[in-house]
Order: sequence, then C-alpha cells, then structure tokens
Amino acid sequence: MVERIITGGREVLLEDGYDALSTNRIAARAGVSPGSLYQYFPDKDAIIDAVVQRYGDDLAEQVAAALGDRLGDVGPRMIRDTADALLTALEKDVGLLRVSMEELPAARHRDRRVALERRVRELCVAYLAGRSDLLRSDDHTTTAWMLVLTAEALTVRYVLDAPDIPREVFLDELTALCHRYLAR
Amino acid sequence: MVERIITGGREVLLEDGYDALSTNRIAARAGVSPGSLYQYFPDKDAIIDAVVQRYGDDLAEQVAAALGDRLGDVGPRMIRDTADALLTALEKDVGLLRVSMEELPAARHRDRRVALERRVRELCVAYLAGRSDLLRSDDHTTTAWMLVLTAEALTVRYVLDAPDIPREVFLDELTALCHRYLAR
Amino acid sequence: MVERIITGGREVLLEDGYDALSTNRIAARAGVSPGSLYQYFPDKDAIIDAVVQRYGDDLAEQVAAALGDRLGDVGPRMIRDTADALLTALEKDVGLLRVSMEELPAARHRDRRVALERRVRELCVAYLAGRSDLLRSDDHTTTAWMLVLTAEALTVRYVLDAPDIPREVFLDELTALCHRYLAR
Amino acid sequence: MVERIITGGREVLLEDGYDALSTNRIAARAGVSPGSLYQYFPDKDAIIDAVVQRYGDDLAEQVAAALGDRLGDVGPRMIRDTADALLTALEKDVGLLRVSMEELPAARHRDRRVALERRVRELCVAYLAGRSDLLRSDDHTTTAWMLVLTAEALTVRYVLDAPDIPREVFLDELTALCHRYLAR
DNA sequence: TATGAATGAGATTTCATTCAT
DNA sequence: CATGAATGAAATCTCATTCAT
Repeated sequence: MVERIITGGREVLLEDGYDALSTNRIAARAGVSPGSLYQYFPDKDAIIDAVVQRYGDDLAEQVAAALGDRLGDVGPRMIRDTADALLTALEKDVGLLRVSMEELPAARHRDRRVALERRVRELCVAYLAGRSDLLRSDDHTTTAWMLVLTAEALTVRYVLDAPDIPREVFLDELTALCHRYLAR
Repeated sequence: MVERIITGGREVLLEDGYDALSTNRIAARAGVSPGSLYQYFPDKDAIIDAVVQRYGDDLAEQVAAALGDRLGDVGPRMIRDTADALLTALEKDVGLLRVSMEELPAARHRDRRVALERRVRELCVAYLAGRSDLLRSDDHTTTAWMLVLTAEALTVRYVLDAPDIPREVFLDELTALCHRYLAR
Repeated sequence: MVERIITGGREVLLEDGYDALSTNRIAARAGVSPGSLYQYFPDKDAIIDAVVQRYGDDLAEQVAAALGDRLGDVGPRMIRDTADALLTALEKDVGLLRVSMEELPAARHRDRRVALERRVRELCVAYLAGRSDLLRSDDHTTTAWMLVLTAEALTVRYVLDAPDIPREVFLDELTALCHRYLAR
Repeated sequence: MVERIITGGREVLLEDGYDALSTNRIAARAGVSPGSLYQYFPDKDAIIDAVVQRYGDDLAEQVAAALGDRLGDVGPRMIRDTADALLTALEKDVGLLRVSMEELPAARHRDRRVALERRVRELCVAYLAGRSDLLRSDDHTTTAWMLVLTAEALTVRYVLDAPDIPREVFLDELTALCHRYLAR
C-alpha cells in the first residue's frame, strides 16, 4: 500500500508536474482513497518526501555499489569510473531527476543531499588519506568538499542541460579536472 | 510603487518564506492594497519574477563589473580575483540567495540563469582563446562549460552551506582547481 | 445533497435576488460548505442553471400533462383549457417566475425556452393539421408560431404584471384572440 | 461628455456584452477617465440605464412618428401600418435590441417598458373608443392591454428569433390576429 | 472640472485533511 | 483498515468607487 502510494506519487510528479500535484490526484493515480493516504503518511509533504527519498536511496545504492567494485583502484582510472557510475545512475531516470532539481524546492531534499554528501566526503577523505604522499594538499577535508561538490554539480548539469559535449569527452574532462586538482 | 511592491515581495520572501508568500501578504507588507498589485503586475508570479529578476540583475552587474576590471590580467591572479568578486557578490544577500536556491523551484530562474551562464561562458571562451598556447585543451567551449559551472556551483554552495573552510583557503582551492584544469 | 444545493440556490434567488446571489450564500443557505458545491457542480453557473432547469422542467411537465388530457377536445373549449393550465402552472411559483423573467438575463434560459417552444409548436401544428378545413390559413407552421408565442407572452405578463383584469376575463379574451385568429 | 459616455456604454454593450461590461471599459471606450463617469452618473447602473433609456426613447419616437402619420386611418390598414412601423423601428438596431432583451436583466428596463406600454395603451383605448360600434367587446382597457402586449411580444420575437416567415406574411398574420380579435 | 492611481471588499474556486460509516 | 463525502480556510484576482491633485 505504501508502495502504491509512493509509486502513484512518482507518476503524478512525472506526468503532471509538481504544481499540479495534489493529494487527490495521488490517490486517484494510486487507485486509493484520499483518506487512505493519511493512514500511512502524516501529510502531503511526507508523501513527496518518500518519493524523493526513494529516488535518492536508489541513486545512493547504485553509486555505492559501483564504488565498492572499484575501491582498490587508484589514480585517474578510479576517478573516471566513479564519475561514470554517478553519471550512469543519474541517466537512469532523467525525468525524476529533472523534477527533483527543477520543480521541487531544493529545501525538500536538502537534508538528504547534505547527508549523502557527508557520507561520500568521508569515504573520499579516507581514500585521500591513503594516498597522502601523492597529493598537493594535506587538508583532505577541504579537498574532499571541493571534489565531491564539483563532481556532483557537473554531472547533474551534464544530464539535465545536455550540453553539446560527448559523454566520453565529459568524463575525460571531469577526470582531468579532479585528478589535476589532487595531484601534487 | 512598483518599487514598493518588489521590496515588499522580497521582504515577505525573506521573512515568511516562499510557501507562506501570498498576494495579500505582499500587499500588506508593501503597505498597499491587494488590488494595486494588479495595476503593475499581471499576476502573482510576475511579482515573484520581478523580485528574482531584480536580484539576478544585481548579481550579474557586480560580476560583470569585476570581470571587466580584471579582463587584462592573466594566470591564477585573474582566476582568484574573479572568484573573489563572485563570492563577494553572493555574500551580499545570503538570505535572498538561500530563498532563491532552496525555496523557489529552480524553474523560476532557470532561463535567467542559463542566459547568464551563456554570457559568462562566452567571455570565458574569448579569454581562453587569447591564451591558447598555455592551455591543456583546444576545446575551449567544453573547457569554459566545465569551468563556469564549477565556479558557480562551488561558490554558491560555499556561501549557503558555510563549510568549515576559511574564506581565503576556499578561494585558494578554487583557484588551484581552475588553474590546474586549464594549464598545459 | 444536490437537492439541498438546488433548494438553497432557489431560496437565495427568491430571497436575496440574482445580484446578491453568491456561492458562499448558496452554501450557507443550504447548510453546506462552499467546497461541497464543487463536488456536484462544476461552477456557479451550473448551480443556477440547475435551479432554473428544475423550474422549467416542472413547468413543462404540468403544461404537457394538461395538454395530453385535452388533446382530443376541439374548439374554444380546448384553447381555454390549455390556457388555463398554462396560467395555473405559472401561478404556482410567481416568485421564481419573476426572478427568472426579470432578474436573470434571458440568455440563461433561452435554450431551454426555445426547445420547449418548439416542442409545443410541433404539438400545435399536429393539432391544427387535424382540423385543417376549419382554419383560415394553410400555413400551420406560421400559425403555430404566432399562437404559441402569443399565449406564452400574454400569460406570463398577466401573472407578472397583474393587470386589473379578472382571471376569467383574461382567459376568455385569450381564448377569443386565439380562436378568432384560427377560425376560417 | 454625457454623450460620449452613453455612446461608449452602448459600444461596450454591443461589442463586449453585458457580462464583460465594466466602468473601466466604458471609460476607456469613451476616451474618458473612470473618475469622470461619476461626475455625470451616480453609479454604474445609471450609465447602463441611460444607454437603455436612450434606446427606448429612440424607439418610442419612431413609433410615435409613424403613428402620428396614420392616425386617421382605420381598420386593418391602420393596424398593419402600425405594426410595420414598430417592426421597422426594432429592425434598426437588432444588436442593441438583443443585448437589451437577452443579456440585460429585464428588471433594468421594466419601469420604462411599463410606462411606454401604458402610454401606447391609452392611445389604443382612445382609438378603440372612437370605433366602439365596430368592436366585439366594450372593455377597451382589457382589449388594449391584450393587443399592445401581443404586438410587442410578437414583433420583438420576430426580429430576435428570425423565424422562417417572410416579413410580409408576418405582418399579414399579425394584422389578422389583431383585426379579428377586435372586430365584432 | 477632469484625472487616474489607489482602494478594498468580496467573489469564485481549490485542496489538504477529517471522520462517520 | 479503507473509504470518500464533506469540510472550510485561504488564495488569487476583479472592479465599482473615491479623492488628492
């Protein structure tokens, strides 16, 4: 049931947009009575949050999995693979990505985004700490902050704005950007 | 009067937030009758747009001015100064920046943002073209795309998320990131 | 519920008049929330239409019934009985008749009125066709058009303007008017 | 000035309809400031009344003039000429007639209509009194009431509904209807 | 006198939420 | 649990009217 509601919410979000979204519409789309929504969610926002959360979790899982596979790698290769994994994950559901980033107020996923960024940053710091001697800077925390946000922002924009840059070129450039920033 | 309305709109946006914003509240805040809003703006959205537009124009002007001053400079110095100018501009009204980026749906300023980015990108391409021999890549368009978005995203996030990084360090890091990405 | 709304609408129309009629007032009068109106009617006009339609249907039914009863009759008697039935029907709810005819823009019931007139005219033509040899004119369509409108207009005005003419006299005169117009 | 306002009101009524009519629109159409309206008319209704009054006066004048010409005539000829004059007058501005009869609430011209009808009825009574010996009924007041309303209603409807009846035939029929009703 | 910017009451409509069944 | 009719607060926008200039 929770499942149907979240699915309904995502469909409404995708097909009608955030402005046209209403609890009645979600209920109709989910084939459920409006009243039933409130047995599983305290209010409308909680439903949207669940949809967005679900999407965020999917993303995180995909990236984490890809990261796990390449954890031992080093240098540009590792960077590129990670970026590729992130890009691939974002490309899976451009519609929902667009709605999330352009129609929803950012505040709606701010907390989740910040939490995810922190987690990734910590992994990044650990990674950097293991290669300290090869790095330009000792301040791994700052380095990781810069790196994570850069990769995130550029990848999201690449998917949403579809600039006239081939995918491979974009990944090469992003890799260069990151690698050169890191290297001594 | 238009002035009062826009000011009122900005104040409501800052003090009550986007969700609580209503035409009646804007009118009250502006010390104006609700009906008067509609002598100068066709609808509620037009008022918000005017507020955001106003802010965006201010920002653009400041950045453009700073860019103009330093257009002849070269190397890391130029990058750092530009970044500093951008950062300074964003720091001037953090409240409105936050509302714009986190409460308003991005779609509300997408067009304006895209236009500004293009403008800056073109300046950037021109700048790069003049220093082609010092650069790693010949594809200035791609390079500029990466650079502009990176600088924008990082600076905005630095202001909004206030990470535990001193201002000077941030500027140094951003400069390093950009400079190393560019240099041969 | 639809019933309550229509009743409420009619009461507001009768007691406050068309100009003062508002959805809120209808809702209050019907002892219903404003929002509930919109579960059963798409907009305000639909409610008014329903009220008027209801009244028109009642009227039509009464007249049709009376007509059916006297369809076999002939001559002045039939005319007079029909007129009497029409008059009786209109006298049943003078208040609503007055509001309909004098406060509502005629366009609001034009279609219904035209449809009813056509129906009655067709019955009239059939009636005339069966007595062709007694009639002054062969153009039954034109004759019926004249007759139906005359009877309608005079009866309505008699009820609304309440001229200083006894009911029986009025019916006699209307009968004379019609009969003499028809007869060879 | 009063002239311009009334003209403007009539134009708005004709071109935009009663529902879209607003004081601002009248003012714009008349090339006058909204405020100026209130120097010559106490409120919006007074303006509309003036427009309708003007139209009614024009009508009355035309009919009166035609009547004056044929005052001496008798019998069917006189009836037919009068009807023709009325029809001709109504045909002169079908647009305004339609707006008056179908968009405006009838109450807006009720008083004027009633007054005009009384005047005409009195003339009619006088006419009838002079020919008492030829008439079926002695109750001239009642006869006149019937006659005037019948002629008015049928003529108006003929113009507005444009039934499939040639003008001459309509006049013949109306004449027959009236004449036969009157004659002994 | 003419103006027209300003007014503000009030109208229609939506929709998140509740609660009796 | 599920329902869905009912709610009612609140939002946007209009427009007849006023009044300082």
